[in-house]
This record gives sequence, structure tokens and C-alpha cells, in this order.
Amino acid sequence: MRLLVVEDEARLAAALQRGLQAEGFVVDVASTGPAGLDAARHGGYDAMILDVMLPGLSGYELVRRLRAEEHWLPVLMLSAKDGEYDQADGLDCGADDYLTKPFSYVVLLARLRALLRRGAPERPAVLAVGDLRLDPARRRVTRAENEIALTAREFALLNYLMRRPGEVVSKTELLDHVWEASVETAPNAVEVYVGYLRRKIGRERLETVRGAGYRLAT
Amino acid sequence: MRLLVVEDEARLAAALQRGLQAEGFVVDVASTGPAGLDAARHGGYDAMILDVMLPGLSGYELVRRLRAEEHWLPVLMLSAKDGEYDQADGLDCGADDYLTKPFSYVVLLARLRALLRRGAPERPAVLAVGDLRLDPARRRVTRAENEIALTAREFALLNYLMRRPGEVVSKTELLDHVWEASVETAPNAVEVYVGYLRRKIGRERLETVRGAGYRLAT
DNA sequence: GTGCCTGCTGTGAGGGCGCTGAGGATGCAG
DNA sequence: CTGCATCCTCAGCGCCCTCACAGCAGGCAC
Repeated sequence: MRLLVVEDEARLAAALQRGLQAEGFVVDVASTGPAGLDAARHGGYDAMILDVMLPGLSGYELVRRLRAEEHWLPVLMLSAKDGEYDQADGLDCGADDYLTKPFSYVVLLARLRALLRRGAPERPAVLAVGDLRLDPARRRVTRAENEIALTAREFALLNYLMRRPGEVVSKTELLDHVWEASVETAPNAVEVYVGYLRRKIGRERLETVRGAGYRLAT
Repeated sequence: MRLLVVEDEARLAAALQRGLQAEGFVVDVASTGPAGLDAARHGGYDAMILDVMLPGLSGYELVRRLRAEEHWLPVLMLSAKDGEYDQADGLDCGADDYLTKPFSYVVLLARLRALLRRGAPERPAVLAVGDLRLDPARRRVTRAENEIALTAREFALLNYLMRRPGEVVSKTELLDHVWEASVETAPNAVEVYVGYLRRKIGRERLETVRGAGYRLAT
């Protein structure tokens, strides 16, 4: 986990760096607004801790520019309670969370972890066969990184086949599981939808086993 | 551990103070709403025990204001069972736990310790998806820094969707979580409110997945 | 080659699904 | 009470999905 700390007060910056490194983070520090913006743009960080009062460019303005450029890096903002700035501004300009100085280190860590957890949602439930990927939760299918649009029935069919890669699945089994058991559907419907699927995921990925059923090539 | 007790009934306040001090806590007492709010703002307490019925400012309102000012002090609320107030309201306005009078002192202590163990609650300060931001505590939504006015239902719907960005959420799931489970609501209501939301947050942000549900674009 | 069977696909009808405008019901503020 | 906001139902509409049908292609047995 890589963090960027943008803070001009040297002692606080050093303390944060040391503390966060002790927690196992990789921490870079920038001490001016422009330097921070540059680092955030190019650095591939997982989150940024950002002071409001900075030389050269305020923290608000920094986030605003970052967001304007379509960077959605999670930002935890540190704002001084007194003075003209207030927390509402911090949120409105695009920060994800904020903390008022003085803050407890434990709280900072908790908020930071919450931010990171949100930032990188783990989704292990993705089916993959060859270069085909199917994400049931997002209802998304990609082939070699390209998204493929499927109808509900097509998706259900592919979903079933991808859970049995390499196996031959009979037409009646598909009718039972992909179609409602209640209504009688002609077996030809399966052939039709296999056809649709082939056009979208690639003809060769879905083999016909004559007299037996279909097999998803691994 | 420093505690703030906000309770206008003198005998109960005194009893609490004595009991909790015996447990090793440092206990301050405020006897009106405004005094309690002031103390909570500036006192650096680890938790607050708060009566609902207070002169000057109700407990609900007190917590609401506290949260609006971004103070996340753990709050244990004491509500009278009868009367117009109920527990749901207490939770909705930002309390962390509640107890109905009359309560056992042992239970109060247990709940209090649980609250303190949890510590400074890591609140999802802001949900962010793209340039959309939703602040549950303040009930505010902004898009690219512009505030968007939402009705209660619209807000609840967006709130739920923003916790599952990119995932497809079915209409029945939305009915279960955004609408009251008790009353039967037509699935069409979801469609209607999705329509309202789209007009406010941008048509393209809320995709329809035919036959499956809706997805908030990431 | 001929006949048969299995599977493929273009076409088109039917209908399910989702969107929207209108309006009634309810609650709240003035 | 009046006016307004919100919630939700209803009905109509349009589109896309679904699937039956029928003709065609290709494999297999003889």
C-alpha cells in the first residue's frame, strides 16, 4: 500500500511518515502544493493524506484540480479547526474524508484504513476461462479486456457454462437450469442462444458435441 | 477515560456520576441541552451519555448538531420508552447506542464499555463514486461540487446504491432495503424513483440492466 | 450419391419489461 | 383551511428480448 503525505510542517510530516511506515505502508512526502499535485498525478498511490494549508497551492485547490482531471484517488484531508477554512469546504471540493487538527493518531489510522478498504473493494467472485471473465455481481463479461454486452438469457447461459468449463453440458440440462422449469421450452431455444453467444464470445469458444451437448473450451 | 453525562433529572445525574466515578471514569455532568452541546464540542470526552428529554435542546437535536459539526464522539442515548420519541429516531439522528428507561445500571455499564472499546467510530464520512459525493451524516449530496437536493426516498435509494458501486442491484433487493419491509410496495415504485434520481444525478450514472436490476456506474 | 438426422440461423410475432406523465393520498407549514 | 412537497399507484407506450418456425447445411450410414 503506497501513501502520499502532503504536509509542509516538517515535524508533523516526519511523524506521519514514521508512524505509517511502522504500519507497513510505503510513504512518500511532498511539502508543497504543486509538488503534491504532481506526485498524486503520476505516483500510483492508494491514498493521499493532505493538509489544507500548503505553500503554493491550498489543499482544496489541489483536490479540485485532481478531480477535474478525473483522478479519483482517495483523499483524507487534514484541516485546522479554526481559521477561515472549514470542513464543509473540504468535502465539497472532493475530499473523501477529513480530520480536524489536532487529531488522534489512532483515529487517523482507522479512517485511513476505512478509506483504503472502500477504495479497493475485493471481489474474488469472478469466473475466468481463458481470456473470458464473468463477474456475477457486476453482471459484466469481458473478453481480453473488452466488455461484452449480453442479454439476461445469454448471461445466464454463459454463467452456467463457465461453472463447468471443459465439460459437456446437455441441452436438457441447460433447459432445466437456465430456463424456468415451469414452462415448456423447445430445445431449439438452446441452439438459438448458443448461436447468439458464439457471435459475441467467439465461435471457437463454444464447441458442439453432436448428440451430447455443448462444451466451453478451456 | 472521560465521560460526559447530559441529564436534567438531578437525582439520576448524581447517581450516574457517583457510580461511574467508582468505576474509575472521570465524569462531568451537564443539565441542559445547550450546556451539553457546548461541553461535548470542547471537552475531549471519550463518550457521552445523553438523555433525550432535555431543557433547551432535545437529545436528538444535540446529536444531530454534533454530527453536523463532524464530532464523532460515541453517544449512548437514554430514551423514555413511552411518549412520542422512539429508538429508531435516536439511531437515525446519529447516536451509537440507546437504552430505554428504566435501565439496569449493569447493562448501562456493559453498553458503555462496548462503545468505548469500539472507540472513535470510523464513520464513512463520505461515499464517493466518480464525481458524486454523498455524506450520510449531513444528508448532503454533491455532484462536481454542486449540491443536489434529494427527497428522503431518493436519498435512501442513492445511499444504498453508492455502497455497492458497479454492482447490479435487483429491484427486490432495493424494495427490501430502501422501502419498509412491512408494507407491500409495487416494484414499479423503484422504477419511478430511479427515474427521479436520474434526472438529478445524471441519466448516464444509473444504468438499467434489463431483467436484473440497476447499476451505479463507477 | 441418396436419405436421414442433428444442429444452425434468418425472420418475425408476441409479450415482458421498463419508462413516464398524471393524479390521488398523505403529511406538514403557514 | 390552503398550499405545497412527497410518496406511490396506475395506465399507456415503446422497445428489446424471447422463442417458434422453417429452410438450410453438414455429418453419417448405406
